[in-house]
Amino acid sequence: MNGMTIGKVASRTGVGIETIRFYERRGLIAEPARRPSGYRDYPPAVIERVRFIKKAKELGFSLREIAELLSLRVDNDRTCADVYSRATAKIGEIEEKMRELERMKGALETLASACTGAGPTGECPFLDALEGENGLSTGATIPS
Amino acid sequence: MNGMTIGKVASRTGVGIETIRFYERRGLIAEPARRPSGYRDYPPAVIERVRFIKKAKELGFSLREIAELLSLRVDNDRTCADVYSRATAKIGEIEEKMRELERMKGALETLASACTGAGPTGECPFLDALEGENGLSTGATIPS
DNA sequence: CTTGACTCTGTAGTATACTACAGGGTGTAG
DNA sequence: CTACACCCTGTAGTATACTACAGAGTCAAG
Repeated sequence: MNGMTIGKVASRTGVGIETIRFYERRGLIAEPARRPSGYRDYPPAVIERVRFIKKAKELGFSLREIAELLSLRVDNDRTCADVYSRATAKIGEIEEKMRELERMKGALETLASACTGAGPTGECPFLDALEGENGLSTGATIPS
Repeated sequence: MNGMTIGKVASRTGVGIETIRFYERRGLIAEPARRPSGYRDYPPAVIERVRFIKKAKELGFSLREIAELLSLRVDNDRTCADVYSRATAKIGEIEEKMRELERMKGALETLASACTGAGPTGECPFLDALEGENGLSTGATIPS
């Protein structure tokens, strides 16, 4: 009849008990029901939520941003247009992250292939490959 | 004849002066030459390096990991096989990040399209879409 | 040759995201 | 009924990555 205790949530998601309570304080997961003892009593859905937080963090999103991502789902009171624009903005951010990762990957592949080919490593164009479209020209017009 | 001062590096990369000195202390950028005054005198290449650090950070790499990425380029003393294996490992990590971002993007797109279609948001499968291949089955065999 | 912008070292403070107690109550197996 | 694993609140400490002084020297313009 009961849901999970916090320890169960922790072991099934691979995050610490203290961390789950911390996420609760930060509003990333809802305050769960309590048993008569005062123990937190979690529904199964909390597992996905915690795993989502964990993954989003690994992708470079801050807890603030993750809260924003999660709020897209929860706030049914918000207008549809608002949710839509927030979602598309986040999609844009994600696409930018992916483009950067693609460049970084390309640079590493160049490095790796240069490395298998010859004996000595030589001069690998590792940093250069990341330099693609930075905007901000080299700054030839700056005075002094 | 001289290179750039730290202030110039800061303004051209968009990171703070103190942050550049911090990166130096952490070994992410080499200790530069000094002018007779004691001022740091940077070669142009430092710009790319700082920009690289900045971007890698946005992609969720820690400074420790970034140092590792950068060391692939620098350590010509290391064996080629070593550099190759480090590079391919990093490529694997990057690919994993990209897969996760892809899933997250898919989930957001589902949300966005559900949102434009009907009036009310309904139940968006936002978290669910991130649940794809988590490994770790639901844990039905756990006792008690 | 002064003034203001810039740089130096060193230390201390901040924000984020945990992580670890202390001191106490809960729950169940033997 | 006791032993031990688990949970509670609250507070304090840690790691990472900056960020902000203090107190002093440097440099270029006027």
